[in-house]
Amino acid sequence: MSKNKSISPFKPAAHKHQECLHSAMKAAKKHCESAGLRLTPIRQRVLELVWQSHEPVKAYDILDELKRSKSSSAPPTVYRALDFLLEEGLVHKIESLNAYVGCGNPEDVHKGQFFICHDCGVVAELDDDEIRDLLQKKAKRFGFKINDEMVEIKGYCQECRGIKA
Amino acid sequence: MSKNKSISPFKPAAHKHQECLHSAMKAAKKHCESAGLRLTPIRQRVLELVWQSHEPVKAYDILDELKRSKSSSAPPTVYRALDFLLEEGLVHKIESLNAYVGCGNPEDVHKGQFFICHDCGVVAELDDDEIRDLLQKKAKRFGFKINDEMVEIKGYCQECRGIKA
DNA sequence: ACAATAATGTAATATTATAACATTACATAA
DNA sequence: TTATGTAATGTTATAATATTACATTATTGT
Repeated sequence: MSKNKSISPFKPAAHKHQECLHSAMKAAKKHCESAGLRLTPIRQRVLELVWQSHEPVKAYDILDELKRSKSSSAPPTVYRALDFLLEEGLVHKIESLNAYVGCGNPEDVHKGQFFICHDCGVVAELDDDEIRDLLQKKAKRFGFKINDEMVEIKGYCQECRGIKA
Repeated sequence: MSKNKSISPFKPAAHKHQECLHSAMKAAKKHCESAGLRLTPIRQRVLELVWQSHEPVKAYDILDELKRSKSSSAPPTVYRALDFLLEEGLVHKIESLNAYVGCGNPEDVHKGQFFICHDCGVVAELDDDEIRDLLQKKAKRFGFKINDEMVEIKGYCQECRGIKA
């Protein structure tokens, strides 16, 4: 089945972010439970912090937050939690920003394609097989076997451009 | 005119790398000359170092080299030169590796698509409008105006997979 | 020769990430 | 139910990447 999902697209004013957060946490719990993995308090908290918005969050910003309730927190605290969440496909890393976003589609582990607004910082994630297939096709021409992909597109979202349609 | 260039693809044993280096330096000189820009000794040296291979080179490795002949070299020495070279499209940054590769097609400034071998580290650069157009098409659907793109694909090259055809 | 601008020197520091080893919590099998 | 192994966390230190700020020098155009 070919995928063409638009995950966490730009949804401004309108959207009640609490719902995103809530459903993300729920999905994460479900995922970990069925995979026999432990969504420990630290991991859960980090995931919540990543989900505070649709903007990529920096590791040390997460750390600062963690420290507020637990002063023993240190870089490894955050990076370990992020590693776990990345591994399980619950968050993605935006390489070009050294920052992390929640994954809106943690059902199947994948690498999405990201569209990031320069102005508001919001990230839209696609999970699009047409893009993947094209990259596959290109790679195949010179015998390259794809294993991991990073597609990060920067620009300006509809809202920030002030365009209606 | 639509572009579909395969730049610095995987060319192992066979290829005489001195030619890549030489032609890259020549192209760079030409570019700077016709643009009225100064390819200073530092910039030239950094570009040479980036072009030592087809693998991405790290800023601090460049710095170590620079220091061998000029102990006054410091991080800004390297980053300034890299900024200049990036700006002029003479090198690209591989964001997911924090490393830099020479651009094989500095005639027109562009952002390529990179295929990076996990084993040998070699990078192949494409400059492919079909990929760009598809990303444009996807972006357009939600009113996103693309300004900058990063496509970095990791995997295994033909040579490293030991496949003939 | 002069001023304006570009490039480089220099020191300090910010940001991002990992290494290494100790300790604690959890699961489970004897 | 305690022994034991594994997973998770604590803790300290440091590595790796990148930028700021300001001083100095080189180059260009007048």
